[in-house]
Amino acid sequence: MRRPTMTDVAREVGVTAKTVSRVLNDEGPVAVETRERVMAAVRKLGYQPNLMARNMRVGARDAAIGLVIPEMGNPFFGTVAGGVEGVIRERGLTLIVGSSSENAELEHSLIATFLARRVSALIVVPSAGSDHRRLRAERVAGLPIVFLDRPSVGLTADNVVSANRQGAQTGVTHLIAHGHRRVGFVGDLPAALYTRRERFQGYRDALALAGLPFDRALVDSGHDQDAAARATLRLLALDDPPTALFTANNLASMGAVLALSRAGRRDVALVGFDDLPLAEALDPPLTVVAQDPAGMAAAAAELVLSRMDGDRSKARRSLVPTRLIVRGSGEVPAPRT
Amino acid sequence: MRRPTMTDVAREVGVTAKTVSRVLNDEGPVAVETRERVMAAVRKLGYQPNLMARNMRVGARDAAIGLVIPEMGNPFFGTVAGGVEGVIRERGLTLIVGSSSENAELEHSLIATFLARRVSALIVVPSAGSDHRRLRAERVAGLPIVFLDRPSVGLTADNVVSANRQGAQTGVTHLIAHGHRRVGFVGDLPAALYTRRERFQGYRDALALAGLPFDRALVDSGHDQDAAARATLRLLALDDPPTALFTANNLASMGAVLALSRAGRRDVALVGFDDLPLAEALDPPLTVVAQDPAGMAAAAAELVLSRMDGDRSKARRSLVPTRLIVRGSGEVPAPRT
DNA sequence: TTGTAAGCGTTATCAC
DNA sequence: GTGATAACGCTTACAA
Repeated sequence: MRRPTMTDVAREVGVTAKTVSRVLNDEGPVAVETRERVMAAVRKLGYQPNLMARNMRVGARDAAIGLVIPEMGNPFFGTVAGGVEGVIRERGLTLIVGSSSENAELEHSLIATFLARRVSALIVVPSAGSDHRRLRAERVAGLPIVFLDRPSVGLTADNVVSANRQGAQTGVTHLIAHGHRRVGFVGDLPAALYTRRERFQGYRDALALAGLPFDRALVDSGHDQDAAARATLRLLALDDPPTALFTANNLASMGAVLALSRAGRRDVALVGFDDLPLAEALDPPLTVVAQDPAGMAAAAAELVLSRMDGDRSKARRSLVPTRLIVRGSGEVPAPRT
Repeated sequence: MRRPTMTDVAREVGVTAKTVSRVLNDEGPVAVETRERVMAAVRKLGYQPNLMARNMRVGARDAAIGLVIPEMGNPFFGTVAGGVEGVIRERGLTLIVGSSSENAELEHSLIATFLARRVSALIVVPSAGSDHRRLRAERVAGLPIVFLDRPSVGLTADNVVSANRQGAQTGVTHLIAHGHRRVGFVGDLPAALYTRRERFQGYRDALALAGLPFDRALVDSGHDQDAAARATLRLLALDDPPTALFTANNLASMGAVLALSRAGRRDVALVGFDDLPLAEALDPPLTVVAQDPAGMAAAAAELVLSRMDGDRSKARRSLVPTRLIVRGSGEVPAPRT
């Protein structure tokens, strides 16, 4: 029992496939009566158009957008994926996703698969160490490519990133404003990661702006929650420990929160980059520099759509603002000396 | 500048397209020398096979799996998506996702789009109120369809769900074991949702097993975090309030944690269904009945693959076990009377 | 208002 | 070992 095709519908009605096509696509003139008979046959046969065939017309592209993110379980990237899908669906586009696990090779192979499918556009969150030189030909050929959260490497293309440096500066300045003169930095790894570097710069900017010295001993890192917790403990165990901490991403924040909570240290101020679901319920509630994943996704998707609509202007970098959310942990005052 | 096709490669080498196809698919006999010349031409022209065309052969299906989840930003479903992708990628399948926002109509339209693309299989987390009768024909035609987290409605098909009832019973029994005789239930909405109903049954099972009376006044609900927080406060404001709470999903847990933390109520025991990222860092750390989203995703994906491999046995229901994680909030003892 | 012919890029079938 | 031809289901261009 073959699935009915357009030709089957046409035969049923006694017209030709093209007429059925016209009815289904609301295109060109079709007699009212013909239209009705076609629709009836469509229902009777349970006909469903085959998108694969439709997408395969002369040089046409698949009505889908390929999205590569590091990890789907991470709410930040999950929200990004949802945001992209919400925007493109209005245009009848479908979302194809793959997760790279922060692995440049996997990222590359996902991109290759998406290109082989002839997706209409590509949105990529680059992994550390990936290189996008190979995408040059695609870009030249007019394929819209937008890099999200982290900029492209070796390729001039559209980028949508958070205002990492400014946001981090705001967060650290907030701590300094509460009297802290020794502010620790807990970052993620690898330290070469774009977001990590930018936020670290913001941290240094804030110190410089306040006339505070930079002390390399106050900088530590961990590549996951537990490692960040250990980094936090190392900082607190210094001879001249920090009285406040700035955590440069959500895993670092979670690690620091955990470490402080276990150690019963409520005297250490903490501002985290990127918001957490339960931030408000922590004790003290966590002050954060919140990113806007949905906003970033929307910006990237809109950019992609405008490129698909023929916008050939030169590559843009869109900086999505962050927002300081004051909740308590960042307002713990510095101890008197 | 057209993108090179198989025919272009063939012309370059002086063979026919079929030979190129044979080389690329390691199929049939090809002379070593021919193979090498083909590969050289592929590299020279930068040829990339067109998956759209490949997938469109006689009655063939798209090498992709359609996944419908309620919301991508929710780590539970994000993890599910990641888990599915990880398993199917090994088989060269691609993931196509859509989020239904718990809306039956949107769910239906996503499914229709996926069917139109002729996906190789469908994995669906049903929304409340959706009906899957229309998928009967697809199932009969042999399309693998697996329902995840919540069972199908109006259609006998494969299901993968958490051991909701047993898990909830375990959680509530745990509270009772710590001396609580009035245990409140904070659920999500709508109350007709499968998971909510099952967990509620588990709650009642635990009460019955312990010989405790069921008190409808101890049951409240909210459809999001804030509503759950308000529900929590309503329960605590009762004349004869609960001394322990069981929250039936992660939003309810977050709401309850928030409400208790704001009210400074550390004397109320709490066990939540579904784990939270920061559960350990809460004060007290949150005891939960953890689900296994990655395990569920893997089970669903494996089931789909086995169906694709021709397994025609009758529809299965797979119950994925939950796990009680003791952290502190569930062990707050009941006050003496 | 409708039909005809051709083609998208690949693979199946069968012949050489 | 390799080629010729047809086919997948649809749309475009042109003709009637």
